[in-house]
Amino acid sequence: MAPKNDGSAKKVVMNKGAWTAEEDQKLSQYIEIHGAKRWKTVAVKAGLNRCGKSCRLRWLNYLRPNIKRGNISDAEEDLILRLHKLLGNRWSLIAGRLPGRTDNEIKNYWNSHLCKKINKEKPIETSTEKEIAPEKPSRVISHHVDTEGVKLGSTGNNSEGNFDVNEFLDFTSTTELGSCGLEWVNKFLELDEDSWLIEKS
DNA sequence: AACGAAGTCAACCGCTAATTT
DNA sequence: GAAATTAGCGGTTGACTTCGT
Repeated sequence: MAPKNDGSAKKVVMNKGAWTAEEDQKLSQYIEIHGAKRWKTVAVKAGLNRCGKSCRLRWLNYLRPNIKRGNISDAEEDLILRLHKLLGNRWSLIAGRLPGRTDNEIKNYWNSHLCKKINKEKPIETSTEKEIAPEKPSRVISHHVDTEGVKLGSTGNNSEGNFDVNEFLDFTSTTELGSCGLEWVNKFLELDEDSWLIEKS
């Protein structure tokens, strides 16, 4: 697959490109025993000539248990659309609301399916969307949010009564895609979304 | 059947945030 | 508190597949 170290070079050349079944197996086995942390160590100890980042990505997107692949249902699609409207290109947050789905998959799905779909349905409204989700929304928004007491990816506190995305989106006890949890999205969309967004900026 | 265009998606890259030393 | 290391994110790329001519 990827170029291997021929032994003559001192510098270790990492494998790149598609993962082989053997690599997958090594990674899965290692994580099963030792857990998924310290990816650099995982890569070395699992005997993978890969960087930690690559291992992490592979695990999260493919090897992790309970991963759903393909066949995104109408309900899921609807949820993605709604969440994207709310959150912009914050794929990991969106993915967090879709059990078994990964940010990468949702991002790809968005770029290849939904983006066009939306442009077809309402080509003019793209400007509105841009206002909500500007070109570099993820970092910008997360900075705003972070500084206001919302820690993304960790336990945020909501001491000032500010809106806490994580808390709000924490439906671990209620969100099963069976019901798809669309009610909460609907509820939220009923709120004065614009005023909330303006307040945040 | 052959070929190019368009679509899809796995993986990489660069960056920031969070954590550890 | 500073520096180094690790984790995580979103954007982008490129290989592969499918579709249309």
